Amino acid sequence: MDNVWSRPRRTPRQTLTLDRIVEEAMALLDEEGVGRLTMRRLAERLNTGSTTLYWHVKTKDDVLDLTLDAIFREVRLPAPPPAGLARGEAGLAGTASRDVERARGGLPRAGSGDADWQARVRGLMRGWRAALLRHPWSATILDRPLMGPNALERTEFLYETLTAAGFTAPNAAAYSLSNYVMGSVIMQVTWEGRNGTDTGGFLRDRADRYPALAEHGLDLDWDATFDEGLGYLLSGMEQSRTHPSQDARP
Amino acid sequence: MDNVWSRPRRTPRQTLTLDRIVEEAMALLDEEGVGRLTMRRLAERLNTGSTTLYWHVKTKDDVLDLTLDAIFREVRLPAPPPAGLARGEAGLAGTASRDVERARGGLPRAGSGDADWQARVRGLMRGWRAALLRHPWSATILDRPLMGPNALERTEFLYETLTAAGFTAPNAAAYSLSNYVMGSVIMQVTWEGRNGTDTGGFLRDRADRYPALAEHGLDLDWDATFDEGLGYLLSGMEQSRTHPSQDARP
DNA sequence: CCATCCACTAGACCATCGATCCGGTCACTC
DNA sequence: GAGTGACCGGATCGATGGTCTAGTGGATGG
Repeated sequence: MDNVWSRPRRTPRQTLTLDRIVEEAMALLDEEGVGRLTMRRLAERLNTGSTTLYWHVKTKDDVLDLTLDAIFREVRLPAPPPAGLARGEAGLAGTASRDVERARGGLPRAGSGDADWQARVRGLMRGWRAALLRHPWSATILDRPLMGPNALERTEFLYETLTAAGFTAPNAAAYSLSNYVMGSVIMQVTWEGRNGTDTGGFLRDRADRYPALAEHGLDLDWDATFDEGLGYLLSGMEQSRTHPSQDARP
Repeated sequence: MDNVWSRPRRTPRQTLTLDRIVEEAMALLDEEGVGRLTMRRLAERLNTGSTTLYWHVKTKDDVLDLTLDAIFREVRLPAPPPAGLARGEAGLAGTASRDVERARGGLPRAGSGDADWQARVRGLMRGWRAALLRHPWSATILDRPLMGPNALERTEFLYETLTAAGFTAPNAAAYSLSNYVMGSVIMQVTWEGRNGTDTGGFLRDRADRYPALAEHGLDLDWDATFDEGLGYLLSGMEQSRTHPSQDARP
């Protein structure tokens, strides 16, 4: 009995796209973590076979790279001329989904090394951190080159911002900031440990061995501590910006 | 013909120990990278079966945790009273393999907030970084809690050093420094990319899209840049140490 | 001197994973 | 309406982490 009714309904061409794959991978990662992302499971969620994924993607690492870069897409770039920035959470995901394409090229006047550069950079870094923390699995994946268009665009913007702030060689500044944010996210995700390990209790149990660690390293306010450390970096950078001669390197 | 000569030589009880496993895992990782560490290969190198490893170790992650912590063992702690420190490469692996056990407890006088605290901390952080870079595979693994005895001991020592330097709440300082070092190692290993990807050329090819990045982000001296960024952190910390009221947090 | 016990070892085996082979099927073009 | 290229999936491969079962040797204690 082979007729239209018995035959399985011909599913309309799904037109699976890279975007849909990345979107679903992001959802899967958010819900179940990086350990449970397999090509089969991802394909299943997309109502397709695992083989199909490999037509759009070469390896599983591709999926991870794409999805990691997609996180950075969530980081909204502030308005084109950084001079006209709203203070505070400038870098966080806002409602305006303006075309970011126009952000670059519009370098602010280089002479305007106003003191507000710190607020701008702070906003940027908070945005990076917030986006990554929104997807804690990213911490496990941060060990691969951030060369996706979204990540690069953000990095480029950071360089521009620093250059505009008066850093003639923004290398070390950008490097420090990026490293600090990445490290912070990894550290926090690691120690908050969704994996059930009670790191706090672990340290408390060994308070006799590591007294200083147990006294100060517990119950820390991640957000405040991040901001405080970022403040160290920024004020150190400000010092080198205004007194660029001090190159203490014993 | 079953005699002593034909029978396979009875191998003298290997007495496989955790130390030997970690040692061999470290060698395997150094030679072939984290991707090629499998329990089977590790067992093979130890002239044993993979099952045997599981008697000493519960999971493969245990091996990674142990080996990662073993890296920190390479970081020599400076002499017990930090006051009597040789300047410079204090934290790097030296020849003296003194008993580190005695390092703790001997807190330097808290009033001696001498300016040399920066050199001390700098040496410590350089030591951390150098040890991790000596084993680049660590970058891929740095996303797990550093709760091994060696890592904890170093962290404890960092806390002590900071406390001795006059930081009443060394939280943020230790947090910032650790994150910075971890992030630096990950970033460097990622972009130096043993995996054959020419990140430099990649950026150069896209210089029109990311001009600032291509102009400043290429050919950077990793060591110098690390030191420069570390300098930012330290001078920022110094400022907060001497003027603890400035808590800029918009 | 010998039975016992436990630290320790190995082979076979299992489920699962990333990835590929091969054989299709749809939509569109010429 | 034949052909083409984008797209799809079942079966399968080799490898991996981990377990089950079945031991084996050396030290211990009587």
